[in-house]
Amino acid sequence: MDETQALDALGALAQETRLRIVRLLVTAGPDGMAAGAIGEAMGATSSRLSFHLTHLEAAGLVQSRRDGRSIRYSAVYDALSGLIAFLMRDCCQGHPEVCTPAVASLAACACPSSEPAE
Amino acid sequence: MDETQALDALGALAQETRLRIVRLLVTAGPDGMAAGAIGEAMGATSSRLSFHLTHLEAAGLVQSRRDGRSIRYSAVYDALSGLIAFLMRDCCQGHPEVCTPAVASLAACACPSSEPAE
DNA sequence: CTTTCATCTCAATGTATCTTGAGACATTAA
DNA sequence: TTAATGTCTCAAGATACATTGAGATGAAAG
Repeated sequence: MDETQALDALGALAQETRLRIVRLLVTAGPDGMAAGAIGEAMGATSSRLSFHLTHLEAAGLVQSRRDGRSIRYSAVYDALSGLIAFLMRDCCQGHPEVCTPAVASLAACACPSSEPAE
Repeated sequence: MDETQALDALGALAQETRLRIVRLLVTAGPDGMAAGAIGEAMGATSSRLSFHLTHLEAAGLVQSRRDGRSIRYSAVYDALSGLIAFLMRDCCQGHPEVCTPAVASLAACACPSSEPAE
C-alpha cells in the first residue's frame, strides 16, 4: 500500500455511509451481502447506495460479483489490513508510543495474539 | 474513539498535504515543528498551510502551542493510535484474517513486540 | 416475449472542500 | 514607537462530493 492507495482508502472510509457499509461487510464475512440487503441496512436509496459501493470498489475496499439477479458485495480484507499496516508503519517510525496502544487494544479483539513474526 | 471521531480523523488524513504533515510531525517527535518549517517542507503557502493545520487540529490529530513568534505543531499520538485501534476493533469482529497481517507488519517496525495483555 | 425484480447510469442540484491573494494580528528587535 | 517576522483570517473562485429522481440494463419467471 503506497501513499496514493492509502489516500484513496482513507477518502473512501471518511464518509459515514461508506464506513458503515465496510463495517457491515466485514462482519458479513467472505460471502458478503447483496446490494439490496446492504441498502436496507443503510436506509439508502438504490442510486445513493450504488454511488457509495462504486466508490468503495474503486478504492479497492470491497469487491462485487453477480449472483442471479443480485450483485453481492464483500469486504477486501487485504485492503483493510494494508491500510492499517500503512498507518502503523507510517506512525511507528522511531515512535513506538504511537502504535503500542493500538497493539494492546488488539488483545481485546477476536484476533489470535499472533507470535511476533520476524 | 467513536464513529464520529473516527470519521473526523479519516477525513483529515484523506488529503495528501495533511497526510504528509502528520507523517512529518510524527517523525518530528513530541517537540513538533514550527508552522514555517512545516510549510517549507510541504512547499505550501502560509494560508494554505494554516488551513490544513487548523483542520488537523480540529480533528484532534495535532496540537499547537506558541513559541516566541512561531507556533509549534506536534502530533497527538493518542489520536493516531486511537484511530488504528478503532479500525482494528471494527475489522476484527469475528474476522481475525483482517488484522492478523497488520499485526505481523508490526514486527517490521520499531515497536516492541508487546506481550499480549489480557 | 413480456413482466418483474435487482441494480446501475445519468443529469441536475446543493453543499463542502481546496487554493489563492490581500490583509490583519501577535511577537520580537531596533 | 517603528519595523520586521511568523502566522492567522477572510473573501472569492474553482473543483470535488453527496443526494435525488428518472430511466436504462441485465437476469429470471410466467
